[in-house]
Amino acid sequence: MKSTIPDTGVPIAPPATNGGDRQESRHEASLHGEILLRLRDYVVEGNIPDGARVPERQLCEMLGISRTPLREALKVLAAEGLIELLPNRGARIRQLSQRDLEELFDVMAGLESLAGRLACEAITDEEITAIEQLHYEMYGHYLRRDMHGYFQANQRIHESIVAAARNETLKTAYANFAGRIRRVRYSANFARKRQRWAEAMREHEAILDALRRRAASELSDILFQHLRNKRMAAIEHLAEPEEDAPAAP
Amino acid sequence: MKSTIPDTGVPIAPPATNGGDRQESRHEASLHGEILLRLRDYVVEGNIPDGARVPERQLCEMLGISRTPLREALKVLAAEGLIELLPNRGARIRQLSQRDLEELFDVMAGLESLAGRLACEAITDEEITAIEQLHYEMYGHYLRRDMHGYFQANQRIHESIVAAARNETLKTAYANFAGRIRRVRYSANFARKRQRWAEAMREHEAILDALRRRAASELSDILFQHLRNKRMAAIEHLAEPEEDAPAAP
DNA sequence: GGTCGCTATTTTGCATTCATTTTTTGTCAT
DNA sequence: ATGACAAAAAATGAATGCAAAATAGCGACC
Repeated sequence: MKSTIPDTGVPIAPPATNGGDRQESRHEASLHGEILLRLRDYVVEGNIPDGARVPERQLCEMLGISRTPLREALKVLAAEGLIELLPNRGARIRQLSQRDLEELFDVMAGLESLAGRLACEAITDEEITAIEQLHYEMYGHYLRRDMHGYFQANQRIHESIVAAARNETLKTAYANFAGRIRRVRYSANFARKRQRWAEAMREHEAILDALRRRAASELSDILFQHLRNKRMAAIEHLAEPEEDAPAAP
Repeated sequence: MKSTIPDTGVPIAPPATNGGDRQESRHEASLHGEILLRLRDYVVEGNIPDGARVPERQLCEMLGISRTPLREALKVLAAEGLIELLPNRGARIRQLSQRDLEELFDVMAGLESLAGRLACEAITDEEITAIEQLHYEMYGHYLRRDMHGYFQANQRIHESIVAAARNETLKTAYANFAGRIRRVRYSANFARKRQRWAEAMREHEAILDALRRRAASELSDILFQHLRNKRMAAIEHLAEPEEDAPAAP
């Protein structure tokens, strides 16, 4: 059998800890719903190489189900932009061009920019304090050159801002686009330039400052620029090799 | 038979003039793809009442197909947020609460705000001229109190801005959210207050001005506020009865 | 040796069928 | 008449079957 899916031993994680509840009317109960969640995570985590064909038959065996619910899940994933369906030729992992990535980053930037704007209207002092906490934590990782920890704290900050926007629709859309990018991030192992790291820290401080003052328009601008800069770093990186862990300031 | 779908005589338009090509890997070819397009339009145009059940059987008869491709299309529509699927209870037209609408409007505002920002980077003088043209056209409708023409011109202006952003991902997302709102617009017959109309015209002039100067941040702000005001008018309107066609200035 | 053309196998798309759940209906007792 | 319970009917969720398309395999020919 000439499989295009690498056998990782773990045949698509079963329960998935209800990680990404995307509102989507309680799919979890039905079989196709669970398949959807599992397949989505599986694809997002980059377990299937870019552009690879995904034979239905094989997935059915791996998942232990028939083709009907699987095909339903595939249609949804295609609508989400994670895979693409070629007529009579089955599903392929959607290969994102550099242009696609640029577009995705810009949309993410727009959504975060919006989140910041809305957050200014609704965020509580406690939430700001929590974000400040995360910021200091992130700063610690920065000093210790702990890239992984830094990324995690960074991501939680951005998620906190989105959460503070009090808009489930926005949150869902954000999660959707984030998933598409994450797929690439996993496989490409995004790294940030040394210099960019310090810059990002400064930008984060400006974000916090604007957030404290509830300066909606300003925060919106700063967030957009911040994400735009991220985009630059990420896209550039696709061409060049990785760099070492950045030095402390 | 206690059908929840009103028999309009026209049983779900067949070809649909390829109106909304949502990138989504050429679905049109396959049967489920065409069903998807037809059903989406059918739902968006408000042919099925809010919250109504959508019996698979009946739709199959109307469309002359078996349940398999129909169910695939339903899953996608559910992922798009147009309908919701209750486990073992079939599909319902998703009923949007007032809160849902507010959220949707805000996301639309964010996307248009982003579109304006991006448009400033890429828009050509010719495109601006075209938008100015639409603006004057809209102004004509305004003077003639032609609400329908006004709305159409208005919509085309906003679509032009989105197009000028040169971002297909954004365009697709925008079309998706617009569809969800359009459903409501059709059934609720949104109307704008007299006073709001004049205001909107002024805002549109400010939009054009910022666009000409390629003032990205400023345009972003104006567009967001413009859509926010629209939201206010629309949401309010849900509670109150319609008003007559507004008077000329 | 490489390419074209034909056949066999695999794979996809959709219809059909089966099992389970829900909803309706019908009956009976209060 | 009304409510509760039970059985029938219908609808949904998933599996299987079948025709059409695509891919792979193979040999002939240039």
